[in-house]
Amino acid sequence: MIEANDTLPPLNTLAQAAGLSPYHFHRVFKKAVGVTPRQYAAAHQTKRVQTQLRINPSITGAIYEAGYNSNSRFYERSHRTLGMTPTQFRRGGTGMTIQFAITPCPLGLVLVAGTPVGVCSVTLGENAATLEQALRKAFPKASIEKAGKDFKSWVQAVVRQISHPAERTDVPLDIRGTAFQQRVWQALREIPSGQTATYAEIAAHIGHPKAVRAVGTACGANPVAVLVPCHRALRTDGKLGGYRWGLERKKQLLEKEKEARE
DNA sequence: GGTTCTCTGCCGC
DNA sequence: GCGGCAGAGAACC
Repeated sequence: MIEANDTLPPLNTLAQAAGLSPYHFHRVFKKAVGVTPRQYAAAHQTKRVQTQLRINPSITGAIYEAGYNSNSRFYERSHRTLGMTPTQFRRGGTGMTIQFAITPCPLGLVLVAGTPVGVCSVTLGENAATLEQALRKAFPKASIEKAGKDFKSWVQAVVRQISHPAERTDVPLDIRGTAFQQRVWQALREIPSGQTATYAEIAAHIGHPKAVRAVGTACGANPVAVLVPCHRALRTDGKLGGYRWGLERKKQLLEKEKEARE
């Protein structure tokens, strides 16, 4: 119903169709889908406006076609939904600006990169040039520049998260992935610091108990190390499993989180 | 800037 | 498993 309608049908209507109270329906929906009905509708509308922008010669037309009832409403939040203006989007992300900074942390060097929307990449390594190169490869169309002063707070938050894993930092994220990946990443973020979950548990939690391997792959595709705590995912036999940034780092992160819990 | 709708913690059946 | 209230917060007009 959400997908078939241009605008989000009221919670009441959806609940009625499902034969549940709005309260309960909302909870069941969130548990099953991973996001609230409103968030789901918003994501769907974003997708629709993206396709429209690709096929519709008129930007205004695309916006209305996608179900926005005023284009000022759309422009108000285009930064948050598209990460750029619609014209930039049409050029295929050219003109998208990514800032980055590289700084030492307890795990070696950390690279933090972000768009105006939020942090889009956190990677770990030993060599600054290698890290920067990998970033450029991951975002080939974006213009990538060294971070200015206003970016500092995000970098500090990431470093802080690494050195004080028990504290929750609230850095905005700008991570793109398939719906499945998003759900896995969301599930990872729900694991509290100091605790772990197995790949099988995560798979069950998101409602795909058989997709254990796919969950592992989605963890490996996590673009923001530490912020999405993919290091808290373990194998069912208790072994560490893999880690894109080296098992040693995974071990260190987990140990530090365990200590911080006491 | 008020009104209406969402969302979630808490509780009861 | 399900419903409901309260109250904060977000979206809407």
